[in-house]
Amino acid sequence: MQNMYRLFFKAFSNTTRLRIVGLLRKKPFTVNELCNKTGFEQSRVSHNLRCLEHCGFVHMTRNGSFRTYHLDKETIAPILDLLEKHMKKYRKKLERCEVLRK
Amino acid sequence: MQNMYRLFFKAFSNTTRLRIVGLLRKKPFTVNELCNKTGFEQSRVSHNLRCLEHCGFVHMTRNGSFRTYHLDKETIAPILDLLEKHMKKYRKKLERCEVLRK
DNA sequence: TTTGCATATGATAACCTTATCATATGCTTG
DNA sequence: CAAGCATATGATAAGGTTATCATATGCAAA
Repeated sequence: MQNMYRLFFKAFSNTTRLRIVGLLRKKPFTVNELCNKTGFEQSRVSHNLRCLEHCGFVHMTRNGSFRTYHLDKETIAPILDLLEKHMKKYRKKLERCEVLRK
Repeated sequence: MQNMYRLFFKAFSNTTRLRIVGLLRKKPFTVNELCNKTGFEQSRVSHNLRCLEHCGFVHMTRNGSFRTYHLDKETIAPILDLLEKHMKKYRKKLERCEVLRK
């Protein structure tokens, strides 16, 4: 159980994945679109999409050689919405923490 | 904003901190008690408590040379409760993800 | 069936995180 | 104030994570 939490948080404690999830909260995108929007390399985006998909946080649909990724809306979206509310309270502290700031 | 999320998740994506938080959800403990319960070294516990305190997730009260740590109940507890509900859905997938499993 | 685009994947070097060790601080009691 | 316990802290080696590079796969159109 403990470990599950850890994996869950780990999935989101990464710049690349958070950025992707952030975009997918608005609407679905193809891999290329995600690359353009983020400025990240294609393989970097693909590798991390793979992780997100494995975890069930995003889903993929094919359209020819294009692959469109979209967020699993019922579950992840509400969690992120909830966190957003709480987040402001911690902002300054989080940013000041020497352990995490690295 | 993105970075704040990252720091938040990062704080919890660590075995030691999760374990401590897990215990503090039940009731407050001193450093020594946390060491005994977890089997972790004292300095390991202290270092991580420091991080949790900086982030505002736990608070500390002194009692002589003892220091009792307790969870910030209004905020972290409800988030963890919410996550617990969603978590079961992801369990198997999370554990299967090659990227996170490492 | 060749070329080109869209995406995936394996290996690994560079980077980041963590636990540990050694030591410091700070009560508290004899 | 000396000794002992409770806890904190700095430095760093060991371990873990990530981005990147090179390359593969797979579709699509000429």
